[in-house]
Order: sequence, then C-alpha cells, then structure tokens
Amino acid sequence: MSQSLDRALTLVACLAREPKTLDQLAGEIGVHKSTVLRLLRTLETHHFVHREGARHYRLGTALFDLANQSLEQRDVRRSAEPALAGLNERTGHTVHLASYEDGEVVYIDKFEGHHSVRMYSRVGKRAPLHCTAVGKVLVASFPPRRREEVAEGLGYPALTAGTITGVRDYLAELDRVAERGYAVDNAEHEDFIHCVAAPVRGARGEVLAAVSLSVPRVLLDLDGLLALVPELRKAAEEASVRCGWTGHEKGNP
Amino acid sequence: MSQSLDRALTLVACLAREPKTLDQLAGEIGVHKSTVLRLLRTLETHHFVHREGARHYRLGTALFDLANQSLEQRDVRRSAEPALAGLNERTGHTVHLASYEDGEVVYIDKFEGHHSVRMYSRVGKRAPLHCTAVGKVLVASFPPRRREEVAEGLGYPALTAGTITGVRDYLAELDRVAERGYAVDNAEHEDFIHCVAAPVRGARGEVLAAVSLSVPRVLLDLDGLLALVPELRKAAEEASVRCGWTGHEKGNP
DNA sequence: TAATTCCGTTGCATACTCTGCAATAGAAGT
DNA sequence: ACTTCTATTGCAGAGTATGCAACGGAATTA
Repeated sequence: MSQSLDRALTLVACLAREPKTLDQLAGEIGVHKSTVLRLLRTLETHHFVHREGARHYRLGTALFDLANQSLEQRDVRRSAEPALAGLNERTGHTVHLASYEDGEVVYIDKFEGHHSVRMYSRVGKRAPLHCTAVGKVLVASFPPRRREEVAEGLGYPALTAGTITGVRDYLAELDRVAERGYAVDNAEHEDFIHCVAAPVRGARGEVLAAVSLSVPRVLLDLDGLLALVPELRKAAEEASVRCGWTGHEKGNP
Repeated sequence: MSQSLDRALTLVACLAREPKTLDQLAGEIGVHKSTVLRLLRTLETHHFVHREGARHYRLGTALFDLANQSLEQRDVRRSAEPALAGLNERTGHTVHLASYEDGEVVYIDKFEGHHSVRMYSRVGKRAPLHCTAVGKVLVASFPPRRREEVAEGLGYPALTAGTITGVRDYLAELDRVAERGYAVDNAEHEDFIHCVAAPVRGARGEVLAAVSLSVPRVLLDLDGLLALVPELRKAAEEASVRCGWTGHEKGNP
C-alpha cells in the first residue's frame, strides 16, 4: 500500500464534502501541512483538485471527465437508459439502476421522481445489500453457494424497524425474490420510502444490474407500489433486450 | 511533486479510455509492473479502480461519487439547470454550460439535442478558449488587462479553416463579444458545427459561466442560428436571475 | 500606521517508503 | 504434460517523501 497515494486519495475524499483550506486538510488526515501542500500540487496538475481563491481547495474537473468516461464504458447503463427513462416518465417516480460491487450496491444511474418529495441518492453512491430492493435482486441472482457466502459476510445493521437483521431471514427472502423475479424493500433502508426492484439480464441470462422504483410512502401505500411491479418488470425486460437478452426467466449458466 | 501519486493519477487517466491489464499499464507509463500493481491496490481500496475479472482493471465507482458530489457543490450548475433544460426543450438543440479554468473551457453541464446528428462532447471535457463561443464569452468578461494576458497565453492552433489564429484578431473578436453580449463560433472549433453563447451572471454582475447552443450546419445555416440568439439570451438571463443576478448588462465591479 | 496573527510556501537533512529485480505461483493455451 | 503468459511476493538499495523550522505575505487588530 502506497502511503502517499493513500493520503492523497483520502484528501480527495475530504474535499468532496466541501472546499477546505490547507490547514483544515492537514488536521483532518493528521499530516503536516507541507506534505499536504505537495500532494495537493500534484493533484492539481492532474485537475483532481482546484484552488478556489487563495486559501481554499475544491475538487477539480478531472473527476467529471473520468466519471463520464467511465460511465460511457458501462454498457448496461447506456443500453438500459431508454427503458428507464420511459419507466420514469410513465410512473413519475424515482428510478435507479444499480449493480453489485464488493459486497455493496452501487447506483450507476438515476432518474428523479416528478414529485417534490424525493429520495436522497446520487449516482456513485453505495448502499447495503441486505435492506435494499436492488441489493436483494442482485444477490438473489448469484448461485446458491455464493449467495450464502455473501449473506454471511454482511453485518445486518438495522437501519429501520423493518430491516432484515439475520442471515437466515435474508436467505429466505432471497429465495422469495428469486422465485418471484422481483424484490421489495418495505421501508427497510429508510423510513418513509419503499422500493421494488427487478433484474436486467444480459445475453446469457446473467444479471447485469437491477432497476428499482423508489416511492415515498406518503405518495403510495404498499399495495399501490406493488401495483407498479408489472410496469417495472416490463421496463427491466425492455432494458434486458437492449443488453442482448433473448431467452426467458430462469437460468444460471 | 509526488512521484507515486503522479504515476497513480496517470494510471487512472490511462484506464479512462478502456479497461486494461497490469502489463499494458506498466508499459504505457514505463514503470515496472510490481510498482503498478501496488499503486492499483491502493487505488482499489479507495474504489478508484476496480478489478474486472482476473486480468483487467477499470475505473471504479468512487469517481462517480466524487464527481457528483463535486457537481452538487457547483451552485451555477444547479441554479442554471431549469433555464437550460427549457432552452434545450424549446430549441431541440444541444445546450452546454461551461466555465473558465486554467486557460481552458470546461463543460460543466450538457443537454443533448433532439436530432440524430449530435456534437460529441462530455461533461468534464476541456476545450480551447480561442475557437469556442463559450470561451469567447468567458474571456470577454475579464477586465482588459487580464483579457490581454490570457489572449497572449494561447497557442491558437487552427482546428478548422475559420479558426482565429492571432492575438490581435482574438482581442478584436472579444471586443465585439463584450459589446454585443453574445459570441459566435462559426465552425471555428469543429467543421460542420457552429455555436452561439451568452454569459450567466451572478449577484454582482460577474460572469459565472457561459451557456451555448451547438448546432450542426446541416440543420441550420448561420442566419438560422443567429435567429436563436434572443431565445439563448433569454435563457441565460433566466439562469442569471436564479444565480442572484439583479442588475442590467454591463459592469465589472 | 504599526503590530499581530494566521496561512501558505520553501530548503534541507533524515528516515522510511517506494521501487526494481528476480524468483514464485498460478492460469491459459498448445 | 509442457510452454508461455500474467499476477504476486520478498528483499535490499536508492531515492523520494516527510517533518521541521524559518520565511513571507495578507488580513486583522490596535
């Protein structure tokens, strides 16, 4: 592990929240300011950070550039876009596209709901596997052995009253999800918001990502949300077709 | 300048184009693979890169996250969004929001045109100041002395037949832009595409960014494009108001 | 206007981190 | 089974990053 690189990346993460001064940064990561200065200078030449006035640093534009290039590489995202935009248009609710990465869910695309009450999220944000509809869909797509492995590696923090907090319960839930073909998060991640999710499949039937609808409970009760499932699955299927999917439901090759 | 950090950031830039193997990367930056491996590992723990299968690395999701957090901080972007979306909706053409940074233009937002012929660009991309409408608007907003400074620092590469290639011509153009309140790029950056741009101002009248309309010439001739200027200025003004602008045209406080 | 404080910046010597090498291990292909 | 290719690890030396302390400039206070 490279010390200086590690420190530099930590600096970048610190700056993500808000612009900061040299001293603030030095204090936060516990390194002398001269060191921080030098790291910042290198980051600056690569446009990773940018000087704001004389005494503040903020994130630079290389991040935008890299992120967009990276997103363009994600074929699922590009392929799924029209289907998700349509779903968002028709339902008026927040649509997320998420994939599995290192024991977490990562949001790779988002379409804002049309209502004023919105869920807070962000492309690139990570979320737990055990209490999100997308997480359930993604893990449910794994072969049984791996499913257990992953399930056992989770910490099951209880984020709301409804959060699943044990391996057994989670595995049982995954079975249900795999069988039904969609997952529900009944305010298990955030109070006041519930979601449904369905898988997006690729050419060989493998699950590439999960699409979800996130709706504040004040706008729609659980039955209302479940009534949207056919619409959701239609969109997920449309996205799957765009990703090269041809076959039908099942199959873990 | 930190060597290891410099190398690591270069690696990230290399990965932006496409996923690569360890050896490829080592070759590209001219460093032994064991070194590259260690840098990649650190980058990986920060989610800057991600292992794809066993022998490929791609950009990680931290980039999305940071980029989006950073964009959320850019007040201009958030404030200008509705006005730009409206302009895009009404005209059907590509709308860009750009700001000045280190002698270049940086695109900080983009709304795709509705036509199949599109301009290639990307949020985060950088472009020259001398041959873009947004560049002219941004530099024209500087006080005279600084304007000259910047103008003299440019290289004036001729990207098309119409590109301005000298300091004098450029300064004269800036005068016109400042007077008219908008700028034109008559296929000076890319053949086949021409643009018009106008400034977005903040509370004290200072120019925060520039909005532009980019249109392929096959869709609209120059007169047709210029006919859109009032529409463009209306949108730029609307955005300015959202950014706290109250006064009228002129004024460099 | 002068004094004070707060930051950012630079030079330098030291220590430690990073680097390159060479050997190992493991996978893919023949 | 053998070859080839790639990733991975241990080690010792070199070079780089680090912390310190002093400097300088700007803003703040008296």
